[in-house]
Amino acid sequence: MPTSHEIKRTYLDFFVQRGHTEVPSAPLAPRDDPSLLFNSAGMVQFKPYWAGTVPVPFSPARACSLQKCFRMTDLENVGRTPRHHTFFEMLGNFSFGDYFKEEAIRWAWELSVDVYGMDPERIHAAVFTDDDEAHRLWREIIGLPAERVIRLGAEDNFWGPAGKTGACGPSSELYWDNGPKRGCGRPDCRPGCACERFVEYWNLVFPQFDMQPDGTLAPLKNRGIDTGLGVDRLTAILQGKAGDYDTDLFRPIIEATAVIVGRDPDDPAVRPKLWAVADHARALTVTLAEGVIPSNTGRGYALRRLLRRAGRLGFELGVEEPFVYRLVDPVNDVLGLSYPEMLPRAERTKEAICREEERFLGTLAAGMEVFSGIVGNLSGKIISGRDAFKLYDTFGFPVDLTAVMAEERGLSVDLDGFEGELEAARETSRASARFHSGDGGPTVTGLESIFRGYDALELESRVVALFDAGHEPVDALETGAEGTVVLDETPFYAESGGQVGDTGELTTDSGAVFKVADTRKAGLAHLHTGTIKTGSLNVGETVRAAVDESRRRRIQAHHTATHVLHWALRKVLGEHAVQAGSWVGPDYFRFDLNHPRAVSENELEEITRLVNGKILENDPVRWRIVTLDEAKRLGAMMLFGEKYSGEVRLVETGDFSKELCGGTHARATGEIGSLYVVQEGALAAGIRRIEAVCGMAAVEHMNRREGLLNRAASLVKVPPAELPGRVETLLEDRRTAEKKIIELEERLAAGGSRNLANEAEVIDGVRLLAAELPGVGAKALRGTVDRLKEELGSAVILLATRDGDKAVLACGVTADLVERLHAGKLMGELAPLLGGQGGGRPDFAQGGGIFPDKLPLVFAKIRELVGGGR
RNA sequence: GGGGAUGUAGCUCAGUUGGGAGAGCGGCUGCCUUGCACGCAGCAGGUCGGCGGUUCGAAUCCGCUCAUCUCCA
Repeated sequence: MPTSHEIKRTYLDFFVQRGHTEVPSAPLAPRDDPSLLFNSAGMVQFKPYWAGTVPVPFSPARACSLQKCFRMTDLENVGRTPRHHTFFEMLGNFSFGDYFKEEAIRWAWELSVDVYGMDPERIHAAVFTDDDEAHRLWREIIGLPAERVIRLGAEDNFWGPAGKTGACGPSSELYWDNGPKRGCGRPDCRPGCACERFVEYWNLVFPQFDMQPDGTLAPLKNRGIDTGLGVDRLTAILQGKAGDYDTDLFRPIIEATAVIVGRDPDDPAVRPKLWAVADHARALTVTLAEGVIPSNTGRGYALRRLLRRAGRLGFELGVEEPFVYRLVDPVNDVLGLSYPEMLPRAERTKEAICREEERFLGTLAAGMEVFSGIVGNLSGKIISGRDAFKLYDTFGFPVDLTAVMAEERGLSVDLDGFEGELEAARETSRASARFHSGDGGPTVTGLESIFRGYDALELESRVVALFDAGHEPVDALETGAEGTVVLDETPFYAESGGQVGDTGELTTDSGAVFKVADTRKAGLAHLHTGTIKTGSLNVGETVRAAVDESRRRRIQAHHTATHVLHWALRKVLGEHAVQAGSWVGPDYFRFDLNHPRAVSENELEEITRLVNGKILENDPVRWRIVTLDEAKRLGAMMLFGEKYSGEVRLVETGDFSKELCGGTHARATGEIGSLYVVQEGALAAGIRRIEAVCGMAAVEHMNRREGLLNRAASLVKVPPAELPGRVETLLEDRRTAEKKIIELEERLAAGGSRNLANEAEVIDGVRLLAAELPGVGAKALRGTVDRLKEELGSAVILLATRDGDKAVLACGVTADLVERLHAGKLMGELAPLLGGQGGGRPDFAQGGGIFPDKLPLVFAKIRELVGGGR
């Protein structure tokens, strides 16, 4: 019985022997394509070769690959069926304007029957309804009987473009017949039926059309072949297993999980959960090895959901501690042979998973308390969809768990209501996303600009295309118009790899001036967007293209600084502190890095010292084009998520930094001038963001800082060096002074020359003390009321004071009188006389107003109220 | 990018149309003397995340902002 690894190898070797270049798997999380969350199909990395926007680097123009794939769309079904996965592998062979249907079909058959030894009687083929050519090939060249070549509609056998536009075409699928026993038994059961009998294992797509924005089909520049063979399914077939989870791709992971949770791996009651956990463990191990970290947005969020699902399943199986991280080793045992780059990351992956699991257990614990609160307030037997959603949305508590826990208490959950709430939330989220999505710029096909900006900042070039403000192609742009210019050669750097696009000017001999506000890339073309200031610009015209040089130099200095900073970060914080993204502009740059905690002040100082040391050394910055293998050999910084093959640009800074980078750089580190870190903070769990300034921007920044420091120091009359100590003592002084003031006020309030207790009068048997205490603060007033209550034993006390042009009242009633006289209610009558409001508790209240001169009225009123209070 | 939650003493948290900043644990001092968290009395410790607004008065209401958690895109 062949192992899954042998099956993969056999496939690749078969096509390499037939002239294909074996291309390594593209990363699951493409670094330079944030629009694509994860690589979800085998052909993604080859897309540009069919469209012809990029020259095909293979000769002959064919390739084969084993591709890591990941998608969340089937998440709900994972574990419930024998063949749904989030992470899976696709084998594929591809042709770009080279061979076409006949070879693809012949080789697919040959590999299946002659090499893998599959029973030819059990293989069926499906073709697109209108694809007579493919039908004929199966019948005549392969010799399949008519009943085993069926025609299916566009839904099954026409592959649309990946987005709205691009390569598409009919396909032909190979099905394996598991035999009638596994089928639905219906007489019309055949390939394409939803039952288990016929399994589609290989899809041969024939891209031959190029879908236009208006929906019409144009001929594709490089029509060709794009096949995808599901490794998991094929392995199940060749190993004679009922489903993917019984193969050697999953079995060891499932068994390891079963041991951890102490269950029988084949118990039908727990099997779906074990399957799902195994699937999630695979996906997590692979994506984390690429450097993706669970977080609350984007890709990281997908991982978090996956991990929480796995954690929840484990919880339901009785494991109340982190366990998923213990599956990393079994996963690596299975997949490490195919993706050896994962192995050195194993320990880090385990740590990250474990941390995230602990975090999740924390939210589970918090969620359970909220759950108890909800159950406690429940009047009926049903937990509302609203409550369940709140638990989920706000506290991250999985609905499934809510349902399980509700059931244990004889309750149920309104799941339809929950779905409704969720859908409503989705809709508002989507609506705001639509509102904010920027325009993508004009669609450009077949245009290419040669970038000369590594060496030149100014050159003569030709206008090859123009677009107006609405992104429609035009022949000319007139004065005042906004638009986009494409040149055949350009010194303008287009935004990429975090470095912002260049600005500058395009001028013609006829006197036209086009101000370039930004430069972006579309395929291989550089798009210069901006405005015509004077004159007009025509397609075909020669222009002088000049980049804003000083701005570009500032950008370059900042970009080189990111490389030096990267080196210093790893030196001070450790090897794990690798780049997780960056933004480089003329005035500052941002650098995101993987690091589990805040970078301390001492570490930052050390890092800054190292970077500035390298700047002083004025090390040269060199770059050259090398093959990826050579870059590896030279020990270049390989960031996961970068492409794994072909030619790359290697930027060397001094003898300490080697990075793959397409950006522009200073000629030597001295041009950075100096570097200061402006800010350090958290971006997501495990990711920190550093903002720093260089060169003149750094000088300006330091000048501003220096100015602030000097001003602050001169205000408190000490040299800047003594400022912190001075501020500390000032704060301390202020605190003691405040305390002293209150103390003094209370002493003042207590009487000074007056004996307040003696001023009490008796009205209708109630002792009343009503007095104004000039110069006493509101706080001291309260304390005095309290002391007088003790002193007088039984009394109503009303004290007043003036605070600027406002009056403050405090009223206390001793406990024995609160039944008759409510302090809060008294205050409610008194304060309005001062043009204010007041209130409080029965035994104490305060209030105030803006007419202090009316205080006599208040004192009159209190006497009246106390008198009438019986 | 949008929504929700949380932020109060060293720690865990309470604080009910806006009206005196609290508890438990921990710390310090004194007493008691020690059976598994010894007991008792007392004390210190707070810009109630930050800024602004409303109000006679804001931990509390409103706006903005920061940090953490969480859901969605």
